[in-house]
Amino acid sequence: MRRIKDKLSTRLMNVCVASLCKAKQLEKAEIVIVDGIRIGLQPDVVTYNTLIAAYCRVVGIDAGYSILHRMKDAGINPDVITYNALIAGATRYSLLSKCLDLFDEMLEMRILPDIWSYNTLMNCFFKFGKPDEAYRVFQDILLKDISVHSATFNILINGLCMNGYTENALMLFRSLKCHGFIPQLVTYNILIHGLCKSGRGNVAREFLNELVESGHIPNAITYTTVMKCCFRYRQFEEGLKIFAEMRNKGYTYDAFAYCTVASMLLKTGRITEANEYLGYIITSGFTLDIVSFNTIFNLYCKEGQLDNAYTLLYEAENGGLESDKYTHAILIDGLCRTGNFQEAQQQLNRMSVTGFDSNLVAWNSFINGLCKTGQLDYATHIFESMDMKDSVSYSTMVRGLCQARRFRAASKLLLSCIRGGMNILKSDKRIVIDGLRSCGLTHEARKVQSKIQMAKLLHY
DNA sequence: GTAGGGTTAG
Repeated sequence: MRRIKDKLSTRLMNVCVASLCKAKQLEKAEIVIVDGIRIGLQPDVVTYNTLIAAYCRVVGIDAGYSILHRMKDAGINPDVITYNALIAGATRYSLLSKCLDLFDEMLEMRILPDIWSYNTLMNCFFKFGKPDEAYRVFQDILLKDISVHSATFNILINGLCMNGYTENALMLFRSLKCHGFIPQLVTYNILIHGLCKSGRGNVAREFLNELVESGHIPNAITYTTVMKCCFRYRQFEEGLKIFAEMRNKGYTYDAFAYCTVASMLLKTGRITEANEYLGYIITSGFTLDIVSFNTIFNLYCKEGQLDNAYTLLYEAENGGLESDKYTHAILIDGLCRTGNFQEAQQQLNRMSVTGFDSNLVAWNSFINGLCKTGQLDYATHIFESMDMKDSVSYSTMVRGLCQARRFRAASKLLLSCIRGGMNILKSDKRIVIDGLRSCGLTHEARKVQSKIQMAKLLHY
């Protein structure tokens, strides 16, 4: 009687742990377990498996491993579900060799892999751009006569699409359907995404119709996939229409889709509309995370409303939100746009001190601001002192020098850039050559042109 | 446990 009661209570504890883990509240889940142990309950294999999956998902594979050790210390043997969770965790963190090691370890421990072990392994190979190995796993499944799961086919179709074999994915889909496979909503979403990604928006649209005709109801994933596809191919109005439909149907329950739309509007200069959507994010009660914050912050900075931007930043930081490298880059760009170069420089220096190492974007923004306002010497000085430069840095300087009609300096920089194997925009190379010609420096222009040709031959 | 999605510079 007592044992049945304990079992029931352990199950109850596991339900609690699972729901907390789902909400990523791992500390609370641990507290539940500690309390359980205090009243005499023993965590079982299900408790540990739940924890391992959650730690792998939220923290990382090492955290998952440490739970495995805790589990073993407690005298509980891992099972196939334990290993599946670890393999899935390794896949998520892009650790192919770890996946393979875990699979071997599982076999050594005489734990029989199930269809999900194979599914995960197959997915792992696809993720690493190894479709042949993935397909071999699929053949292994068939050979061992393990009964497949519909997810097996979904993973196959997805993997083929992600590895550039959209046509094969389509063929597989059709032939599976002929053999009685009933596509799920996720199957359609996978195909639609693959088709959009490979530039076949029209076919994607056909599948969207087929999805509805076969009785499925598109979900938030379907909508965002199609919307992004429209924006990518510059069908802005079409994309906005999809967003409106998404909103009407109640699929905009977080700030994600709003941020996509607002950024697109901002990039295409539709600031009033961007303002409307972002205003909605602010008043909607969505929790502002750093990305949605940055989106709004960017709008204020682009509009030159630095006071509003600073107020927002101040409030956010007081509320415990930590700014990131994007926030800093956006602020520096905003300062440059409003002519506050001194403050921008101070901010940049502060960033170096506080250890934001990937601030290249911010430095590029700064030299761009200087070039645009004709402060070429200052820009050159900064450019030369930068310990990291990319093609954007070079492009910006080359463009700036040309604008100041310093074509000789521009061509010198362009050549050093080419020598370094860095490729800048074709249009920027053109500006240099045309500029040299317009000053009568035809010989120099020809030299630059031939060097560009030479570099092309060498690099491709 | 397989699908989507947001932020910065030329």
